[in-house]
Amino acid sequence: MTRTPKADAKGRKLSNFLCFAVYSANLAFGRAYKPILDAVGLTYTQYIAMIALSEADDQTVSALGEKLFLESNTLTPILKKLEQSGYISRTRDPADERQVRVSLTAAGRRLLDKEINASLVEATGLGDEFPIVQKSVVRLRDNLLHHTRGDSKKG
Amino acid sequence: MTRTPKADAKGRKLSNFLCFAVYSANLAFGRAYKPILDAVGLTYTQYIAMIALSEADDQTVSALGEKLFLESNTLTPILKKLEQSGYISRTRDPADERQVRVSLTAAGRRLLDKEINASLVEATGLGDEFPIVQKSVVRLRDNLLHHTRGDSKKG
DNA sequence: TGGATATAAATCGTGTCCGATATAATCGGA
DNA sequence: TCCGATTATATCGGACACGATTTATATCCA
Repeated sequence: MTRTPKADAKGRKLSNFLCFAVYSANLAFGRAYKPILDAVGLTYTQYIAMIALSEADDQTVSALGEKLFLESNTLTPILKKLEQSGYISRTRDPADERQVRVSLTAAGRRLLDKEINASLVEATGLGDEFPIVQKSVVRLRDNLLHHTRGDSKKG
Repeated sequence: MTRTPKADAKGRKLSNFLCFAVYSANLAFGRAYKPILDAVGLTYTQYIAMIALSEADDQTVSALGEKLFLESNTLTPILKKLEQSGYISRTRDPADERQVRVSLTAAGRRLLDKEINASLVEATGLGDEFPIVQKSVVRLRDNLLHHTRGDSKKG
């Protein structure tokens, strides 16, 4: 009758939580990429930041942050490291000295050209499902962000 | 002819990367849970650890780590904090002093009974798709882990 | 013009992740 | 029994993630 205090796991088992599924899938991605990225001296986050940088030159830290869902507090140290490694350049915008413009260097672009990513697509084991899962996860993320922010941001 | 050095983004746009979708969905989950968890004084990881603990009493750190895909280096500080907060108990196993047995306290169990989780399911905006996405992401994770570890662990 | 306000990065402290290592307890074999 | 492996946690250092604050620049407007 009254629920037993312990074993009322019901829909609450760890394996049933979508949040946990995403949490652990993210850990799994990091570990799958690690041996590949170690070889070129990048961390997982640094790699993702470089992909975002490959989309356009002279992006501001904020613009990059919008793509990555990160802010300057997280991005600044990452970008400084990528600069030290010689993969990106950081310069204050002469027209507005508050902003920092970030671009890939030739070395950075060469590194991305290695098609690091391709080797991991098959490791997902998703096959034809791949694009569907991807769309679902993106939608999931956007719904969560929308729910969290109360759509305070533009559009 | 030869690919243009820059704008050959092709399938390489950030939004096309499944790894980025999962990475950012995980961030989004953390942010969506934050206001709820702040109210009870838990971090996202601590909450997930407590869910795992709710499945059984007297689990070892290793057993918990297998469920969470984490090891003692990450778990120990988290469990110590949960102990300080009064939500779990940690005791050395008298039969094998190497092991630490971890359990929820009454306070910890009460906290989980609040059905914190339910309020976020709708925020995913996935509807009927929810269980399908979940299964896909779990499969994705397991495939990645399997690929990474080279199935060194017991079957 | 000049001071209040706004904006862009950077800094700081706390809490994960994770590889490498340390500590401690147990087990195995001669 | 005793010493070398093995196992279970714990510790340490580096790198994120993020709220809160700071610094520097730009803008607004009386």
